[in-house]
Amino acid sequence: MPGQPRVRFAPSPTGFLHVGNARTALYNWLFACHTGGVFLLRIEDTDLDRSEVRHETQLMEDLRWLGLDWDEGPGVEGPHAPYRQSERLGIYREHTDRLLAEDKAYRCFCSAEQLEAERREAVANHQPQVYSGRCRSLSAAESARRASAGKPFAVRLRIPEHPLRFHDLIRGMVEFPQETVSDPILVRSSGMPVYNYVVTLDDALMEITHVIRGDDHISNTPKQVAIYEAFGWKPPEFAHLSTILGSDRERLSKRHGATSVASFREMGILPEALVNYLALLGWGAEGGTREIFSLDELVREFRLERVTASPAVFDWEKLHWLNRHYLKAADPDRVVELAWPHFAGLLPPQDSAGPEIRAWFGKLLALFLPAVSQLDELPGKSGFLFHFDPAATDANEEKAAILASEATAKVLSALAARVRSHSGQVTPEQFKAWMNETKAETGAKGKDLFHPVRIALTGSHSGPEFDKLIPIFEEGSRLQLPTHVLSVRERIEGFLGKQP
RNA sequence: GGCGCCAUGGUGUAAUUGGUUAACACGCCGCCCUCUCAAGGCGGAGAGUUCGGGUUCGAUCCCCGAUGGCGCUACCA
Repeated sequence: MPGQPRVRFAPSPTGFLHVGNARTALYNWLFACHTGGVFLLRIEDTDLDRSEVRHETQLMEDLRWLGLDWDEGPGVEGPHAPYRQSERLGIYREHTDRLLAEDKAYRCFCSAEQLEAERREAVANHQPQVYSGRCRSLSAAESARRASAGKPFAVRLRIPEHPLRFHDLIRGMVEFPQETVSDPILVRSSGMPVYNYVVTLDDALMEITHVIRGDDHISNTPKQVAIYEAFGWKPPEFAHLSTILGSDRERLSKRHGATSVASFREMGILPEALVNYLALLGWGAEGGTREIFSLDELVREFRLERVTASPAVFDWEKLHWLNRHYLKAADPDRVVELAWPHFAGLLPPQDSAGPEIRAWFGKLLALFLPAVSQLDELPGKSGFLFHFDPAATDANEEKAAILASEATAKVLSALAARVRSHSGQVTPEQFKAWMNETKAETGAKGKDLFHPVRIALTGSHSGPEFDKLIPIFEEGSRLQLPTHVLSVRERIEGFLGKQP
């Protein structure tokens, strides 16, 4: 199909997939889907020392988790394979030879020390740091002679004698004065081609029509445009995405906490929440009054032209808000599935758990889900079901005060008498009746009635309604769980028993 | 030092692309619900669009400059 847009996401497998890169991948993917184009994944592993296979695997897993599938790339292949730069070295070499033969590039024999000295001088003179061009005019014969004599050389591109400009879909025309960009090195003296060179080659060879990437590449773009020119190729459209910042307005990094997609998943952030959030971070739908978007809706609404040029501060609060939204909207069975691993040691392994346990856990989740922003907060919120130390309540001043009040002793003993005289499971209705009787008998009501009971049962004076809690205590106590859940009776007994 | 990018409430984005009481969401505050927490419902505060010039009858929007933030400035990616 002629004129079909082709975009790529080209990460280096040197670490975990960062949210910034995830957003870049998302925007590429959305653009491709919206325009009916092709989304391609390419692995930039020319840095052999830092690239690791496990990172590559992780990266692809993260992309799939987000729902971003690629049309061409590792595992899919396609007409432009291979999609790993380390497997394309021969291709790069051929192209370098061509450039050298056509005198679009030349050998540079300058030493690192020479270059460094020039750089220092330029800074001292308030001049742009550009290569002096010492080897630029070496004759072909001289160049060949030195090379065959075994002198190490790098290959440099001959930058054209005019300002370099490119079009950016987000920023418009960007132009760099000619004197500020110098002949870039294409191939190191080690023979290894440089990143900026291979990216360009690959983008051109893979017929990428729109390069959508981070704005840290803006300054590299003129050099890349020059490479296109040298080969006589038409440069693609560019779209440079702004940086994601931390709350201190510095580039978002590990310093700001979790930033990798994998860690978000581990914390219990839903992929749809992350995708939605990332989409909103630097893009706004027309009108700007909608916040909730499914992946399909994003595909429909997404326009590169509407992407913001200014950097955006990453906001956990909003991500959490979206996550809570999607957690509530999610299919309960799926939430059970996802939340289960967070209860290791409290629940049996998921695959060996019977339907009663699953059902019970489902009730637990229905109760506690509204109280959390991410799944990994669940065990903390519901911890009192599994571990309850009545003695610890005395340590808290506020709770101790409630417990010390006169009404408390009366309320608790009235309730305990009823609990003790009852056999079998306690229903919420039964419990409610007891509470009413206790109220009538002791005269305590409202907080004076509920707080002591709540503390005796849960260890805290705040928490979910008793109606919902009682069945979880009672049913839980009958299940075979790695950590026993105390029944209402066991709780009351245990609580009263702690006092001598 | 050089070059580039950016600039709307605390945060993310809107504003029929020069004419609005500058909108929406997160967060915050208050009220309702309630034994409490969370959720939910309702309401409120918070920017005159970084600053200074210009163009114009009229600038958030166009131009210039300043300031600030960020990025690049490698034989890193």
